[in-house]
Amino acid sequence: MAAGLPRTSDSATRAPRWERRKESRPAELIAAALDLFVERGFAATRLDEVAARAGVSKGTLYLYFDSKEDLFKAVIRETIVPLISDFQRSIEGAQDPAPQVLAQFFRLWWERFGSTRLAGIAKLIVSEAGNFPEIARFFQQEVVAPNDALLAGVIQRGIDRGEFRALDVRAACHLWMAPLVLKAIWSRSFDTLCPPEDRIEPAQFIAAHLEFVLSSTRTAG
Amino acid sequence: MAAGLPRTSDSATRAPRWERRKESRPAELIAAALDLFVERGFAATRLDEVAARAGVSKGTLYLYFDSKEDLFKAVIRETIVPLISDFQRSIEGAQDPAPQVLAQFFRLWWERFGSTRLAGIAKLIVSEAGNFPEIARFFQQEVVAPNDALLAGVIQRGIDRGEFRALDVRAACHLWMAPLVLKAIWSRSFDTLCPPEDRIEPAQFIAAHLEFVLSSTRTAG
Amino acid sequence: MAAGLPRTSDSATRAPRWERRKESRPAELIAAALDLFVERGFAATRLDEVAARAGVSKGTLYLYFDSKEDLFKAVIRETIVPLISDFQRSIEGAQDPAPQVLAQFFRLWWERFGSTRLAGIAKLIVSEAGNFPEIARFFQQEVVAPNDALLAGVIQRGIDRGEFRALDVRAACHLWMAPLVLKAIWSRSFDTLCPPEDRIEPAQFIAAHLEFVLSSTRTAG
Amino acid sequence: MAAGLPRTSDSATRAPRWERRKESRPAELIAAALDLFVERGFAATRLDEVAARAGVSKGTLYLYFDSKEDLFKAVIRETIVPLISDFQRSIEGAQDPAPQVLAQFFRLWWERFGSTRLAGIAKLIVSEAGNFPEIARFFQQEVVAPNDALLAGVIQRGIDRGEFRALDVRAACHLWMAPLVLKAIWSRSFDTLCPPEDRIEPAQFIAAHLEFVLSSTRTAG
DNA sequence: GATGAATGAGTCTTCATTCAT
DNA sequence: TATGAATGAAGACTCATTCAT
Repeated sequence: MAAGLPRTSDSATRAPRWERRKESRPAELIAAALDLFVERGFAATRLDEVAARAGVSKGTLYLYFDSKEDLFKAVIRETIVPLISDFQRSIEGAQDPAPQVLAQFFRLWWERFGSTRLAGIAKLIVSEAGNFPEIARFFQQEVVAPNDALLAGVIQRGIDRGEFRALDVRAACHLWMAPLVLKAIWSRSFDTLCPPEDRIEPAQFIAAHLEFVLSSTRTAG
Repeated sequence: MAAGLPRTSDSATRAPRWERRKESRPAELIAAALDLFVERGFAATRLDEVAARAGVSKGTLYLYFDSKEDLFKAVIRETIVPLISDFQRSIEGAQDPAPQVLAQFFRLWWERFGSTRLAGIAKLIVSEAGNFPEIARFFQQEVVAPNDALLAGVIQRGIDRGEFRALDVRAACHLWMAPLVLKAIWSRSFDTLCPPEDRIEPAQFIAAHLEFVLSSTRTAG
Repeated sequence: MAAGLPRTSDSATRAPRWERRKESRPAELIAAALDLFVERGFAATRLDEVAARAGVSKGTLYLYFDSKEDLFKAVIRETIVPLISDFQRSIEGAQDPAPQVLAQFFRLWWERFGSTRLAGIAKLIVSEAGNFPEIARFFQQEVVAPNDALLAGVIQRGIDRGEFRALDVRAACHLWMAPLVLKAIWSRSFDTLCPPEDRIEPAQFIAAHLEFVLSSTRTAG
Repeated sequence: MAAGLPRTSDSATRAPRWERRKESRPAELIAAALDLFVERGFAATRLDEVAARAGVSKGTLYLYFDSKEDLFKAVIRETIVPLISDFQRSIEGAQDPAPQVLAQFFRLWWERFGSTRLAGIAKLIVSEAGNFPEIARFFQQEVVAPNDALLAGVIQRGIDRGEFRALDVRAACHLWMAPLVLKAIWSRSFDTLCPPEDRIEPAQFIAAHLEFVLSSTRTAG
């Protein structure tokens, strides 16, 4: 029986490094764990609570995950990858003018990532990167790099078509993502604390961001 | 009766088991704690280690701080506040044209904050905001708000003098800080992991940022 | 894969590392704690020892009790209440002449309370009343008051029936209980220390007490 | 200097077992310690507080006492003995009829012992006897036995003079002391908790006690 | 003598992990 | 498989005691 269920441990004998789980019981555990890890961080999350939230007993966790660390890694892998690829599909096809694609990209990014639990995961990874370098590397490779590549593609096309002035694509990727990423992370820490009049609505924030970006990329003349 | 017993001859050479250092202890403890908190996060930092790094015993910590939380708060308070005010003094006076002040601001911000251990604290606060709302509020009020006000002042002067086009000051503050803040936080999590060719040097990054910002603020004509 | 490995041959003879005993554990823990609390007092009792004496690990204690204080309170509650009510049942029904009932009361009191570990608890409560006012109040209400009421009933009946002279019932309760209570408490502190020729056997002591009491209550004529 | 000040440690080399201290600084420490030990018990009393209440620093305690235990023993010895002997002098001389001497004895006992801090010490000793058998033995020899002897003398004289009927002197000692001793101890644990209407004033209590005692000792005819 | 900073062994308590059921 | 009782290592915190000043 157990043979049919791949464990998520990173033992050296297993071939696929990041593997999708087939059964659904683990998925419930992962969903519960995600909520709690995001809310409290790795250390402050108790496995008791994860189990309780998933409606199983504590021991059951260990039928699916070798350790708390293993669960943590599974949470990241299982939740990030499908959402990222879904997100990527939404963007890839577009053939509109680059400014419009960019607008679309920013809006979608926020909708599908920045405003979702995915952003919570991103924050979690940033926080725990020091203690889980493996996870950080995974995130860098599977999420950050593809996302950057996607945006780089859009920008490059804009330049090629003469819709954007010539600019440093790599720098632009970082600079243009930063406001979105930071807002996604930051708002999870501070939104409840800072006075409402200082908060900027995401839609308005994105619009302002787009406007800045576009006004900085206008071709001369 | 001690008089009758010759003292061990190495009385001059043997170091005392410990010294009184009432004045400097707290600072040493805070420095040690800062390192460890930043490196590992709040929960993963053990007080034994803090004490060991500061060269004292565990009990000594409790002469100066009531609890681990108290130490954490002290670390935040003691390290952030003075550097922030120092940073503010460096900026406030400038009467140069806004673009130059902005350049100066970005450079100084990075030098005095983004590239220092202070950025580690910022990351720490973002991570632990959920568990320490009080700390988050303190940071918001004492660091984020003043910093925003400083930048807002610079931008507003630029607009008033016609050096910048009319723009949403509040949005600009967030948008223009984001790349710096995110780089400060992000690089602490990912720099060691990501391939060198993908890394952008801070100086170059800031220059690119400045260039984008300035090209987006040019007054018409 | 376990199937391929022969089990260690002593599987039948080897005792399991531990057993599940959800039902009986609390009682065992309370019994162990009672012994130690009575023997050493609250502060000097270590939870390790309680656990060891109950044959469990330290952590198991916390499955059943929230804290050392909670365990202490449980010990008091669980041991006192049932025995008190047992004791009450033994007395209440008697319809013999008051002097006989009184003799019976004194004898039973000593047998069921004064000579048992319950007396140790009483001593413990007296000792710790300052630190656990809640416990003291509980003891006063659940033990002392009912006991006084019981004795008061006996005395009153004696008076009503003309077997005792008119006397201050409330004072009599305290005065007549005192020798029993004090002997119960005192002997736990001093019996091992004082020279045997100064000790009075409980039976003899109670007899003497009864004789004094009865000779002080004889109706005139 | 130190040579002139006998330490209170029970080292084997010192001749006098219980020795009166001459200087007054220790007396202040002992007074402070007495208050706290009586109020909270041995374990719950912190030397910090003792020192603070005596207006000295914690280290100073160790100039006069070898350890917390040593301080505890000193408190008992130093406070009990003088008060007891003072108390004894008050009683010894009386040549009045035994019933009157008895009344006097009860009254004085309450006034000089039961209602004073001495009773707190007695309660403390009862509580800590298990952990300090040496103290318990001291108390038994220096306080309990002399007190019993005193009372026994009174009773014996009463019998010899025909004022009391023949009775078991040793039993009477215990039985007649018990109400007083128990009230002294008990009221320190429960007085603040029990409803005022259930409390009996000491004077009234002693009067009732005396009345009971005397009515039980009347010679026939 | 006096101080109080520093020590470190000792305890309670937590919680990831194991294992009898 | 699933459970949850039991474990025990780990860590925060206390406080009697020591010792540099």
